[in-house]
Order: sequence, then structure tokens, then C-alpha cells
Amino acid sequence: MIKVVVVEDHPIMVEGLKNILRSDAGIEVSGAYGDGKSVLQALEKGQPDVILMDVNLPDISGVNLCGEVKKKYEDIKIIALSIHDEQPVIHSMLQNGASGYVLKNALGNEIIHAIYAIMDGEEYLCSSTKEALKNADMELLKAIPRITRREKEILQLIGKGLTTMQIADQLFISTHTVESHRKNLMEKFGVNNTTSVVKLASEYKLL
Amino acid sequence: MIKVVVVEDHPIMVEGLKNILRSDAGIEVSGAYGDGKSVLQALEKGQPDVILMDVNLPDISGVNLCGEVKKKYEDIKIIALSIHDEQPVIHSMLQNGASGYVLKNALGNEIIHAIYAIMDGEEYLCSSTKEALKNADMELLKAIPRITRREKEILQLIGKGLTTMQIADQLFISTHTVESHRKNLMEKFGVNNTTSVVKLASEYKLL
DNA sequence: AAAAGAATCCCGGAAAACAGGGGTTTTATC
DNA sequence: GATAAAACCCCTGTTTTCCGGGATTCTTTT
Repeated sequence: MIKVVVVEDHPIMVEGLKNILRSDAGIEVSGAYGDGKSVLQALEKGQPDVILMDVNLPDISGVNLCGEVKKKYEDIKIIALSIHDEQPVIHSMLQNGASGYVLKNALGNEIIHAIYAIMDGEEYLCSSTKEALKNADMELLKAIPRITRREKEILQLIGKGLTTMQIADQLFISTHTVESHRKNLMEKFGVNNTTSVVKLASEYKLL
Repeated sequence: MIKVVVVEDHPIMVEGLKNILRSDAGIEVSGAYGDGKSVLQALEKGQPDVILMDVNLPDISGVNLCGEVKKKYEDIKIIALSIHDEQPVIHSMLQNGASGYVLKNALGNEIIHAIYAIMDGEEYLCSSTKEALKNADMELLKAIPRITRREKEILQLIGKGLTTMQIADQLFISTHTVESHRKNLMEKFGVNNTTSVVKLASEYKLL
């Protein structure tokens, strides 16, 4: 009997998943949690074989949660569940130890397949995910950039529509410094204007 | 017996909704469709009392679908289902004839409440939605801006990270013209730089 | 504890975007 | 079929961002 824990903040979705998994005799849903904190607590008292984990949670990003869980309990297999098929998101999840990536528009039995596949030690990607990764070799693929505290702060202010000067005033630093951070953000995101940075940051839920 | 049709492109979500609605004796799910086109076709052969409609569909925006359905079948009540609680999205759905707006992180029985409430002729907003609308009087609230074909085209190119000159070259128009469109976009979105336009457009799924 | 690497800070000139003006052609509406 | 409104087009001067640098402090890693 494979023990599965669901981490997902949409109750209706949880209901759907439970229902689908119930239909398989070899799988047992041993718990469902709506945010990162409560799973981490629950895991201290006992571990499942597999965690089905939504990438977008209210309290912590799925990428980070995935990393934390894997650090503490390396035997637990993690399947990422997401609405998005952005390459960097997929890549970051896999780098952080996820064994599978399934889009939420997948059919129910795709999830069951995924569970059995990863219990066999395989890596499972749903068809749309594979499609998204097809013409990009995994080595060159860039993950979600790791940005610093200060950069994040500035990114958020830029996202609010403030100009460099307004940001400089607010943070009591020179406009040149703000521009320097702006430049580094463009560098890290691999683009050459702020607009693209904000667009990507918004896609990766960094704002 | 209240006949309900579900429009939602995530099969797992559909499964969850069906399961929840099944538990209520007065409600019957008479159909489920994954995109706008198939619902419109199905409606020609018979109408339900209520449509539970996801705002983000693969082929058409929920806002437009809502408008179309209401134009042809004004008696069908529509409840919008969404992950987002952005004011302009909520406002646009209600303006297009939706009678309810429920966030996907709502509990299952909230959906059932919503269905009964709107069948009684009420308007139903889930608690988080109400929260989002609280400090903004409905009159002043701005809807998602209506942008023209050309503007959309330019918005998308800007979103790709192209500069004004690159866009001008690609569309065989003057850079001045591109800047003019850019200006109008800022005007319509009520902001004063392109970055904010792209951020909002991305939130409203206009890209 | 030293070196390498990040992160935060600063500068000046070139290249864009922005603001505020005006004009013509489509598209609805009466 | 007139007319008003919207869409689309263009221009000039000012402001902001971009991009080439470089310096100093934190933080890791060895």
C-alpha cells in the first residue's frame, strides 16, 4: 500500500485528488494539508511514501518546500502539481528533488501512473511537461534566478510602478545604486529591460 | 432539482466539483466541459439552471464566455470560479452577467451555498471576494481595460521584451506610432510606465 | 585566516521611454 | 449618409532607463 500525502490549498482540488486516488486499490491517501508549515509539522510524526505537492502554496513556494522536505526526509518521493508549464519552474522543482511534474490539466489516471512510476524509481513528467522541455537540453536550462534580499525589495518596488528615483528616496540610497540592482536583476533573469524582469518575476510568483 | 453545468479545464478539479455537488440532493450535474467552444455547442441542445465557470479557460476568456452565454440565454445563472481575487477581474465578470464569484480556495459547501443563493435571485460572492472588493465602491472600480487589436499586438511584443524600435521595424510603422500605442496602453491601464502595464496585463491574462 | 565570490554601493555617457501635442482613417450609431 | 467616437498614425523635447565601468563590505569555502 503506497501512502500518499496531498499538499494543496484548494479544497475542491483536494477532493478531486482524493477521489481519484481512492479508486486505486494500491494507494492510500494518508493526509492532506493546505500549506507548507502544516505538512512539515505533520511529517515529524510520520512519513508517507509520496507527496503530491502543489507548486503554488499560500505560505511558501513549492520549490523551497520541496527542497526542505527532501533535505530532512530524502526517501520521500515528491510529485509536483502545477498549473504552469514554465521551463524554469519545472527545472527548479526537479533540481530541488522532485521526482515528477504533473500539470493540473492532466487526467486523473496520469497522476496514478506518476505515483507508480516514481515508486519504481523512475522520473515522471506528464506529456505537456515533456513538451515544454523538449527543445531545451536540461543542462543549459536556466532555473529560477536566486535573488538577494535587497534585489527582491527593489524588484517589488519596481513592480509597484515606482521609478528609480522614487525607490532611491524610499530606501535612502543613491539612484545609481538602485540602477545597479536593476542591472543585476536583468542579468540574473537573462533579459535586457526591466519590463521583462517584472514579467518573469510575476510568472514565477516572486512579487 | 437544480441542473448545473461545469466549465473547467482541469479534470481533477471537475472531479472534485462533481463529488461535492453529488453530496447535495437538490443539485444535479448535467454536464462538464473543458473549454468555451464545447459549452456553447452543448447549450444549443439544452440549458442548465446554473453554470459553474472557470475564469481561465484554454480557448476563450471567462469574461467573454460569460457575456456570450448571457446574451443568448439570459436565464442561465453563472457562477465564476477563479484562483485570482483581482478587483478588475471580479468586476468584469459581474458586469458581464455573472451572479456569483467564488475563489477556488473556497470550501466545497461554499459552492453549494452559492448555487442556492443565486437560484433565489441573490448575488453571491465568497468571503475572500467580498474582502477584495470591500474598500472600493463598485461604481469607481475600474474593469479590465478594453484594448484594441493593434494595442494587444504591441502589448504582446513589449511583453516579449522588444524595444520600441524593434516593434516598429516588425510592424512596418514609425517608432512614434508604437510609442503612441504604448502611451494609450498606459492610459487605459491607469499607470505611468510600461512595466506596470505588462504586470497588469499578465495578471489579467492578456498576454 | 585567506581567498573567492556575493552583495551592496557608486559614476557618466548613450539609448530608450515618457509626456504632450496634432492629424487621418475606420467603425459604430443615429 | 452624416457624425461622433474610436482606432491608428506621426512629431519634439524631457526624463528615465540602460550599459560600460569600479569600489567596498559581507559571506562562504577551503
